[in-house]
Amino acid sequence: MKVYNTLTRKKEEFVPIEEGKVKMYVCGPTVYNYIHIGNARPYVTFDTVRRYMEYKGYEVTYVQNFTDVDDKIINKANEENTTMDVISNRYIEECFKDADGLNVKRATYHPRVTEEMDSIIEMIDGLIKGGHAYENNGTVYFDTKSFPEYGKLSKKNLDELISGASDRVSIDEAKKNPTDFVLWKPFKPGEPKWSSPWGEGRPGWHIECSVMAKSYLGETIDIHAGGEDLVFPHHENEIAQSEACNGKIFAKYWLHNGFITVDNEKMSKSAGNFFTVRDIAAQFPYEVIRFFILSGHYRSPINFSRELMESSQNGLERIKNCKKDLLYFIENSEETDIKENEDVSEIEEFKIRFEEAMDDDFNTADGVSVVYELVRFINIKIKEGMSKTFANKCLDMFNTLTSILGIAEDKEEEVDRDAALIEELIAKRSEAKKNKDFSTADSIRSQLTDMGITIKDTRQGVQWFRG
RNA sequence: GGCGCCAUGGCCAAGUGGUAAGGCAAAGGUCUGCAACACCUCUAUCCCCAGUUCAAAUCUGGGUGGCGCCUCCA
Repeated sequence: MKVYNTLTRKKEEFVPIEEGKVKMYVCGPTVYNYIHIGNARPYVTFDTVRRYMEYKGYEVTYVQNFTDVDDKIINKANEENTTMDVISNRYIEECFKDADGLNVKRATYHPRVTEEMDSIIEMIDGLIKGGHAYENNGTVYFDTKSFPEYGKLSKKNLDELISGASDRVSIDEAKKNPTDFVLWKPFKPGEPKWSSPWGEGRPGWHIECSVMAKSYLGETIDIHAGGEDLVFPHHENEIAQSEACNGKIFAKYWLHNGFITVDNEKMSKSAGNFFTVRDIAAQFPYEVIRFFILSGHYRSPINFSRELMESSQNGLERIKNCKKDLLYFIENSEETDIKENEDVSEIEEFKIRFEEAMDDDFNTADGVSVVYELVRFINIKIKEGMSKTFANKCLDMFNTLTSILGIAEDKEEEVDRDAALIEELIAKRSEAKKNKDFSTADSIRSQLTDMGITIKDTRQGVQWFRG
């Protein structure tokens, strides 16, 4: 399995630190609003990475934090005249709803910054003692000059950064270098605060991820992932903090997803072109959003538009129809052995090609096209007729591939409360058809349509479903 | 200014040295009483120029166009 490592800018063979195990950390959202479609991309992307790793037999420990201390949360709390806790708890809950809708599995751990204060303070203290951080008037800064490798992830030169920064950022006299960043800052009146050796305050943004990765996964982890805009400064700073503190490589592989754009421009709040997952889910099923995200390579930008969502919806419909038809075929066919002309290796071929795609830096676009080819294969076999045994093998393969992608999965379906009535109407319609009484047949069908039921005449019988 | 990415048919998107996967859309057809589903057929020489090579979308150089990071951001 090859993965593209931002640190080396190359695809590398994936070799876990500990055989059979993968420790991965994915930066999570700041919870001050519903997550937007841009947040959804790393959610879906790295959930799929995780699923594939698990499929390959790895035991994956997956950590994704919630940033629940931040100016934006505080502002929102002030606006609503409530507390930060109320805001963050609300949006964490809403975030889980969206994640569930997107069929994103829960992480092994979902740590929150507010629950990690002791560890955060401990790490900052360690950095100061190690000569990598300094305190000035209640603010603690990381000394970027103390970490010679600073810039290795984003390929930036520290001296150039320092001279460049003087042009655009007002020089903060309290810092030794313009590139130094905050580890701890003193509270302002009305803000939440925690006590520390440097006075009451709260942590800077970057330290939290270093701390949580260490607490839940250890000093060196296999994979650290997030959106590409986090490369600098956030991930660069994490490396500096963790490696300066622990004296060990922080993460072996750095994976970064590309952006979702709107009108080919980066989605951003200031540009007013952003959509929440919730907004889109009101118009398209959640699983279409997931499928849309998987339709391109995770490192490439993808452009969000209604047209593309519709295209994804239609494509996904085809995949789901195949499954419905196959299940119906299996239900309504006699138990039979494999026929002579049925070659199981033809089915296995799809798995081989799917794995080739996914082994190449998680090429889900190719993976999806393998699924489409499997769909056509199955549709043809249904039409030609196949043994139940062979059909079941097709279904197994279909389920194997789609469950890695997290699409077209079974949901707990309740028995339709109108099932008896529907079956009865369908029987009447079939009777009418047999008698060539098509006007009665059609009126029954339109009656069913009005009930929200779609029917399909197949060789095995009449299929029906809601929607 | 520094660093980096991208340019493939109407749209989306794989392919990164040997004569262009897949999907959506459109069109025609088969199946069906009709419909839906499905199946079949059909559309490209890969931004431009030069070079390397027996051979390039795929490598090199130049150009044009688009985008991102360098400031909170997935």
